[in-house]
Amino acid sequence: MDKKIETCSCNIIHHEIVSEVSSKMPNEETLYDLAEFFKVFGDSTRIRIMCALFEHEMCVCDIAALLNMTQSAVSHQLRVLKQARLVKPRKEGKVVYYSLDDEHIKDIFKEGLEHISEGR
Amino acid sequence: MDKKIETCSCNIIHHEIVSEVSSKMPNEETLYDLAEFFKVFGDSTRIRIMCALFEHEMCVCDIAALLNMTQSAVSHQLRVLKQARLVKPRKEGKVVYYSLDDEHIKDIFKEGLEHISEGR
DNA sequence: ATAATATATGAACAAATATTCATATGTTCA
DNA sequence: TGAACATATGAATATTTGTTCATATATTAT
Repeated sequence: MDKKIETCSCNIIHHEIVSEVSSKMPNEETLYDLAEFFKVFGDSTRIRIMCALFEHEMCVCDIAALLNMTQSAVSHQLRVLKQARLVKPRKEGKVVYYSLDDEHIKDIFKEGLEHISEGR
Repeated sequence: MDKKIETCSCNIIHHEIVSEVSSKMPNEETLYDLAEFFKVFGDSTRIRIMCALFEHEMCVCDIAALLNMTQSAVSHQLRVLKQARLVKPRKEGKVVYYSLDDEHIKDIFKEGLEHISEGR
Protein backbone atom coordinates (compact mmCIF):
# COMPACT_ATOMS: atom_id res chain seq x y z
CA MET A 1 0.00 0.00 0.00
CA ASP A 2 1.54 3.22 -1.13
CA LYS A 3 1.71 6.17 1.16
CA LYS A 4 -0.01 9.24 -0.11
CA ILE A 5 2.42 11.76 -1.47
CA GLU A 6 1.19 15.21 -0.70
CA THR A 7 4.03 17.56 -1.44
CA CYS A 8 4.86 16.52 -4.99
CA SER A 9 2.53 18.10 -7.48
CA CYS A 10 3.67 16.02 -10.41
CA ASN A 11 2.77 12.44 -11.13
CA ILE A 12 4.98 9.65 -10.03
CA ILE A 13 6.41 8.32 -13.21
CA HIS A 14 8.16 5.18 -12.04
CA HIS A 15 6.34 3.66 -9.10
CA GLU A 16 8.41 0.52 -9.02
CA ILE A 17 11.73 2.28 -8.91
CA VAL A 18 10.54 4.66 -6.22
CA SER A 19 9.40 1.87 -3.93
CA GLU A 20 12.44 -0.24 -4.64
CA VAL A 21 14.81 2.60 -3.86
CA SER A 22 12.72 3.52 -0.85
CA SER A 23 13.15 0.07 0.63
CA LYS A 24 16.91 0.24 0.21
CA MET A 25 17.45 3.67 1.72
CA PRO A 26 19.13 3.81 5.13
CA ASN A 27 16.92 5.22 7.83
CA GLU A 28 16.31 8.95 8.06
CA GLU A 29 18.29 9.41 11.23
CA THR A 30 21.43 7.89 9.80
CA LEU A 31 21.26 10.13 6.77
CA TYR A 32 20.63 13.14 8.96
CA ASP A 33 23.66 12.31 11.09
CA LEU A 34 25.72 11.83 7.97
CA ALA A 35 24.78 15.28 6.72
CA GLU A 36 25.57 16.76 10.14
CA PHE A 37 28.95 15.10 10.02
CA PHE A 38 29.84 16.45 6.59
CA LYS A 39 28.56 19.86 7.57
CA VAL A 40 31.57 20.06 9.86
CA PHE A 41 33.84 19.72 6.83
CA GLY A 42 31.90 22.39 4.99
CA ASP A 43 33.63 25.43 6.42
CA SER A 44 37.02 26.67 5.35
CA THR A 45 38.08 27.64 8.85
CA ARG A 46 37.47 24.15 10.12
CA ILE A 47 39.10 22.67 7.03
CA ARG A 48 42.17 24.80 7.66
CA ILE A 49 42.28 23.79 11.31
CA MET A 50 42.13 20.10 10.44
CA CYS A 51 44.71 20.61 7.74
CA ALA A 52 47.05 22.25 10.21
CA LEU A 53 46.60 19.46 12.71
CA PHE A 54 47.66 16.94 10.08
CA GLU A 55 51.13 18.34 10.56
CA HIS A 56 51.27 18.97 14.27
CA GLU A 57 49.42 19.04 17.52
CA MET A 58 48.81 22.73 18.16
CA CYS A 59 47.48 24.99 20.87
CA VAL A 60 44.56 27.35 20.31
CA CYS A 61 46.81 30.37 20.23
CA ASP A 62 49.09 28.87 17.59
CA ILE A 63 46.14 27.99 15.42
CA ALA A 64 44.74 31.51 15.75
CA ALA A 65 48.09 32.97 14.74
CA LEU A 66 48.50 30.55 11.86
CA LEU A 67 45.06 31.31 10.46
CA ASN A 68 45.20 34.98 11.32
CA MET A 69 41.97 34.76 13.25
CA THR A 70 40.85 35.68 16.74
CA GLN A 71 41.32 33.21 19.56
CA SER A 72 37.59 33.26 20.12
CA ALA A 73 36.65 32.34 16.59
CA VAL A 74 39.12 29.47 16.60
CA SER A 75 37.91 28.26 19.97
CA HIS A 76 34.33 28.21 18.77
CA GLN A 77 35.27 26.12 15.76
CA LEU A 78 37.42 23.77 17.80
CA ARG A 79 34.36 23.15 19.90
CA VAL A 80 32.42 22.11 16.80
CA LEU A 81 35.24 19.83 15.72
CA LYS A 82 35.51 18.35 19.18
CA GLN A 83 31.77 17.66 19.38
CA ALA A 84 32.04 15.84 16.06
CA ARG A 85 34.88 13.78 17.54
CA LEU A 86 37.27 15.02 14.91
CA VAL A 87 39.77 16.64 17.25
CA LYS A 88 40.72 16.01 20.85
CA PRO A 89 42.23 18.33 23.45
CA ARG A 90 45.22 17.69 25.67
CA LYS A 91 45.58 20.08 28.52
CA GLU A 92 49.01 21.08 29.78
CA GLY A 93 48.77 23.80 32.36
CA LYS A 94 47.05 26.81 30.86
CA VAL A 95 47.62 25.56 27.36
CA VAL A 96 45.29 23.23 25.50
CA TYR A 97 46.78 21.30 22.63
CA TYR A 98 44.52 19.96 19.95
CA SER A 99 45.17 17.04 17.66
CA LEU A 100 43.16 14.99 15.21
CA ASP A 101 40.99 12.31 16.75
CA ASP A 102 39.82 10.38 13.73
CA GLU A 103 41.50 8.18 11.18
CA HIS A 104 38.90 8.90 8.51
CA ILE A 105 39.76 12.55 8.10
CA LYS A 106 42.79 11.85 5.97
CA ASP A 107 40.85 9.64 3.58
CA ILE A 108 37.97 12.06 3.37
CA PHE A 109 40.37 14.89 2.58
CA LYS A 110 42.07 12.72 -0.03
CA GLU A 111 38.80 11.95 -1.78
CA GLY A 112 37.76 15.58 -1.69
CA LEU A 113 41.07 16.82 -3.04
CA GLU A 114 40.95 14.28 -5.83
CA HIS A 115 37.50 15.43 -6.78
CA ILE A 116 38.35 19.11 -6.95
CA SER A 117 41.56 18.41 -8.83
CA GLU A 118 39.50 16.68 -11.51
CA GLY A 119 37.53 19.86 -12.05
CA ARG A 120 38.20 21.80 -15.19
CA MET B 1 60.44 37.48 8.01
CA ASP B 2 57.28 36.75 9.93
CA LYS B 3 54.08 38.44 8.88
CA LYS B 4 52.52 40.59 11.50
CA ILE B 5 49.59 38.85 13.15
CA GLU B 6 46.97 41.39 13.96
CA THR B 7 43.89 39.45 14.84
CA CYS B 8 45.27 37.20 17.54
CA SER B 9 45.42 38.96 20.86
CA CYS B 10 47.45 36.26 22.58
CA ASN B 11 51.14 35.59 22.21
CA ILE B 12 52.34 33.04 19.75
CA ILE B 13 53.57 30.26 21.92
CA HIS B 14 55.34 28.05 19.42
CA HIS B 15 56.81 30.13 16.63
CA GLU B 16 58.64 27.25 15.05
CA ILE B 17 55.64 24.99 14.81
CA VAL B 18 53.48 27.76 13.44
CA SER B 19 55.91 28.59 10.65
CA GLU B 20 56.62 24.96 9.90
CA VAL B 21 52.93 24.12 9.64
CA SER B 22 52.35 27.29 7.67
CA SER B 23 54.86 26.22 5.05
CA LYS B 24 53.22 22.84 4.65
CA MET B 25 49.63 24.06 4.33
CA PRO B 26 48.02 23.81 0.89
CA ASN B 27 47.12 27.13 -0.60
CA GLU B 28 44.08 29.02 0.60
CA GLU B 29 42.12 28.52 -2.59
CA THR B 30 42.44 24.75 -2.49
CA LEU B 31 41.21 24.63 1.08
CA TYR B 32 38.36 26.95 0.26
CA ASP B 33 37.32 24.75 -2.67
CA LEU B 34 37.55 21.70 -0.44
CA ALA B 35 35.21 23.28 2.08
CA GLU B 36 32.81 24.26 -0.70
CA PHE B 37 32.84 20.68 -1.93
CA PHE B 38 32.07 19.20 1.47
CA LYS B 39 29.41 21.82 2.03
CA VAL B 40 27.42 20.01 -0.67
CA PHE B 41 27.44 16.89 1.48
CA GLY B 42 26.34 18.88 4.50
CA ASP B 43 22.61 18.87 3.85
CA SER B 44 20.31 15.96 4.47
CA THR B 45 18.22 16.55 1.38
CA ARG B 46 21.27 16.33 -0.85
CA ILE B 47 22.55 13.34 1.11
CA ARG B 48 19.24 11.59 0.58
CA ILE B 49 19.28 12.38 -3.13
CA MET B 50 22.78 10.96 -3.55
CA CYS B 51 21.82 7.96 -1.48
CA ALA B 52 18.83 7.29 -3.72
CA LEU B 53 20.94 7.61 -6.84
CA PHE B 54 23.26 4.93 -5.53
CA GLU B 55 20.44 2.53 -6.27
CA HIS B 56 19.03 3.89 -9.47
CA GLU B 57 19.06 6.65 -11.99
CA MET B 58 15.92 8.65 -11.20
CA CYS B 59 13.91 11.50 -12.64
CA VAL B 60 13.17 14.67 -10.69
CA CYS B 61 9.57 13.70 -10.09
CA ASP B 62 10.51 10.30 -8.69
CA ILE B 63 13.02 11.84 -6.34
CA ALA B 64 10.47 14.36 -5.14
CA ALA B 65 7.97 11.58 -4.47
CA LEU B 66 10.56 9.43 -2.74
CA LEU B 67 11.68 12.22 -0.43
CA ASN B 68 8.19 13.64 -0.03
CA MET B 69 9.35 17.06 -1.15
CA THR B 70 8.26 19.53 -3.80
CA GLN B 71 9.62 19.23 -7.28
CA SER B 72 11.02 22.71 -6.95
CA ALA B 73 13.02 22.01 -3.81
CA VAL B 74 14.47 18.88 -5.36
CA SER B 75 15.30 20.67 -8.57
CA HIS B 76 17.15 23.39 -6.70
CA GLN B 77 19.23 20.83 -4.84
CA LEU B 78 19.93 18.85 -7.99
CA ARG B 79 21.31 22.03 -9.42
CA VAL B 80 23.72 22.33 -6.50
CA LEU B 81 24.78 18.70 -6.92
CA LYS B 82 25.22 19.16 -10.64
CA GLN B 83 27.33 22.25 -10.21
CA ALA B 84 29.55 20.29 -7.86
CA ARG B 85 29.84 17.61 -10.55
CA LEU B 86 28.31 15.03 -8.26
CA VAL B 87 25.32 14.18 -10.43
CA LYS B 88 24.68 14.38 -14.14
CA PRO B 89 21.42 14.74 -16.07
CA ARG B 90 20.24 12.64 -18.98
CA LYS B 91 17.36 14.10 -20.87
CA GLU B 92 14.74 11.89 -22.46
CA GLY B 93 11.89 13.87 -23.85
CA LYS B 94 10.31 15.87 -21.10
CA VAL B 95 11.91 13.77 -18.43
CA VAL B 96 15.36 14.40 -16.98
CA TYR B 97 17.04 11.45 -15.34
CA TYR B 98 19.79 12.09 -12.84
CA SER B 99 22.56 9.73 -11.86
CA LEU B 100 25.75 9.96 -9.85
CA ASP B 101 28.68 11.47 -11.69
CA ASP B 102 31.53 10.82 -9.32
CA GLU B 103 33.28 7.74 -8.12
CA HIS B 104 34.37 9.35 -4.86
CA ILE B 105 30.91 9.68 -3.42
CA LYS B 106 30.72 6.06 -2.39
CA ASP B 107 34.02 6.19 -0.52
CA ILE B 108 33.17 9.48 1.13
CA PHE B 109 29.84 8.05 2.29
CA LYS B 110 31.59 4.96 3.55
CA GLU B 111 34.05 6.97 5.62
CA GLY B 112 31.30 9.14 7.00
CA LEU B 113 29.10 6.21 7.92
CA GLU B 114 32.00 4.51 9.63
CA HIS B 115 32.67 7.60 11.65
CA ILE B 116 29.13 8.04 12.87
CA SER B 117 28.80 4.34 13.66
CA GLU B 118 31.82 4.65 15.94
CA GLY B 119 29.99 7.23 18.04
CA ARG B 120 29.30 6.35 21.67
C1' DA C 1 -1.34 26.01 -32.54
C1' DT C 2 -2.92 24.72 -27.90
C1' DA C 3 -3.05 22.08 -23.80
C1' DA C 4 -0.71 19.21 -20.70
C1' DT C 5 3.30 17.74 -18.42
C1' DA C 6 8.27 17.72 -16.55
C1' DT C 7 11.70 20.53 -15.16
C1' DA C 8 14.16 24.92 -14.13
C1' DT C 9 14.63 29.31 -12.02
C1' DG C 10 14.18 34.00 -9.71
C1' DA C 11 12.59 36.36 -5.65
C1' DA C 12 11.15 36.30 -0.95
C1' DC C 13 11.25 34.43 3.54
C1' DA C 14 12.74 31.80 7.41
C1' DA C 15 16.18 29.27 9.60
C1' DA C 16 20.93 28.18 10.38
C1' DT C 17 25.58 29.62 11.18
C1' DA C 18 30.33 32.07 11.58
C1' DT C 19 32.43 35.81 13.66
C1' DT C 20 32.83 39.49 17.06
C1' DC C 21 32.62 41.41 21.54
C1' DA C 22 32.48 41.09 26.28
C1' DT C 23 33.31 38.29 29.89
C1' DA C 24 33.91 33.95 32.51
C1' DT C 25 36.86 30.03 33.84
C1' DG C 26 40.99 27.92 35.07
C1' DT C 27 46.00 27.80 35.66
C1' DT C 28 50.65 29.69 36.74
C1' DC C 29 53.67 32.78 38.84
C1' DA C 30 55.05 36.48 41.81
C1' DT D 1 46.16 36.42 47.37
C1' DG D 2 46.35 38.80 43.13
C1' DA D 3 48.01 39.64 38.50
C1' DA D 4 48.77 37.66 34.04
C1' DC D 5 47.74 34.57 30.61
C1' DA D 6 45.32 30.76 27.73
C1' DT D 7 41.08 29.19 26.70
C1' DA D 8 35.93 28.88 26.75
C1' DT D 9 31.41 30.67 26.19
C1' DG D 10 26.98 33.47 25.80
C1' DA D 11 24.69 37.02 23.23
C1' DA D 12 24.34 39.84 19.25
C1' DT D 13 25.00 40.59 14.42
C1' DA D 14 25.64 39.72 9.66
C1' DT D 15 25.74 36.41 6.20
C1' DT D 16 24.56 32.21 4.11
C1' DT D 17 21.35 28.90 2.79
C1' DG D 18 17.06 25.77 2.06
C1' DT D 19 12.36 25.95 0.91
C1' DT D 20 8.28 27.99 -1.03
C1' DC D 21 5.70 30.35 -4.44
C1' DA D 22 5.03 32.00 -8.83
C1' DT D 23 6.34 31.57 -13.25
C1' DA D 24 9.33 30.41 -17.25
C1' DT D 25 11.14 26.92 -20.50
C1' DA D 26 10.89 22.81 -23.10
C1' DT D 27 8.74 18.73 -24.92
C1' DT D 28 4.82 15.79 -26.22
C1' DA D 29 0.18 14.90 -27.64
C1' DT D 30 -4.21 16.43 -29.40
